[in-house]
Amino acid sequence: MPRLTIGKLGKACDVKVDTIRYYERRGLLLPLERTDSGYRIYSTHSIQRLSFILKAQGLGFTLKEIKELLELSDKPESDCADVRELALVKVSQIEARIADLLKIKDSLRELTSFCPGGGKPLTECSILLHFYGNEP
Amino acid sequence: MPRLTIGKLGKACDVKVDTIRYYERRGLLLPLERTDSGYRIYSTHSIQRLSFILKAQGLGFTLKEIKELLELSDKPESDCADVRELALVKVSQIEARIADLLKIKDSLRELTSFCPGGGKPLTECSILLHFYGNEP
DNA sequence: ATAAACCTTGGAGTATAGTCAAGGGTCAAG
DNA sequence: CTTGACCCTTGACTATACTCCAAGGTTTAT
Repeated sequence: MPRLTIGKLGKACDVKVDTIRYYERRGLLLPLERTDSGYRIYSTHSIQRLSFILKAQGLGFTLKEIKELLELSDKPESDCADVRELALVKVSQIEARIADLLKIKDSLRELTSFCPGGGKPLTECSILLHFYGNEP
Repeated sequence: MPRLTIGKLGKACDVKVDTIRYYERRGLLLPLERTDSGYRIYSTHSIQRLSFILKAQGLGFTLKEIKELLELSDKPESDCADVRELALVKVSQIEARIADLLKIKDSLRELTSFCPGGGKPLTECSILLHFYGNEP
């Protein structure tokens, strides 16, 4: 089992060392041990754990949520349903956010479709008129 | 033309006075004038401007972007196309964000669909297995 | 007269996820 | 043995958009 310094771990996962220390402060990724001189030592398991964090982030989980996920996965007695629950909550949060953005986008698009565009003065701009309370 | 104090303006738009002063610091909303005693005085035009800010925020513009929009709308020589341009940029930003979220959502949903759920140990949880690098 | 509303500067706190700098100690190679 | 790369800690700073507070004072309305 290779023993990694923080720099090696960082390179392995393409993450800055500062970020690894930050995850440690947040309680997400602890080193296996410290050398007498205080250097952090990680194992290949740390690479997996860090990859976990990175993947979960890519799926829209916050560090706080990822911490919950990791704590769950660290407890041998926890069960699948708990993890699934967290994932489903996240799915519905994402769905809600998408619905919001779609509404916003449609409003904006409609606004631009009425705007005459090139060369016209602002007094004819339907976007500004909308903002100023005169609906097109 | 009624002359409003900051508190009245705040009530008219349901915004805290601190927020109005904050917008002033950010250069978005200046009072019409000050009384000898230093009170900020606003006009009904300020209500429109503040409503503009609020509406634009609802449409996903940042304060910085709203400032650009306002500066455009303050310049008599600027033209419709500039405003339209900013709105279209925002639309495509929103579209990109939606596309990202959809991808994330689909991945997560797929993950949960493989997860056995209730009562099963974590070793069978497809979500965690995914995070740890063993695709389901 | 008194209370409510206003003024100022400045700072702190909220949340998120880092990033960087200063000033040192440690380690491996040449 | 020295040099450079790497490591340590603490603490401050980035962006975004506020919100709240203090302290001390003025003004306005009833």
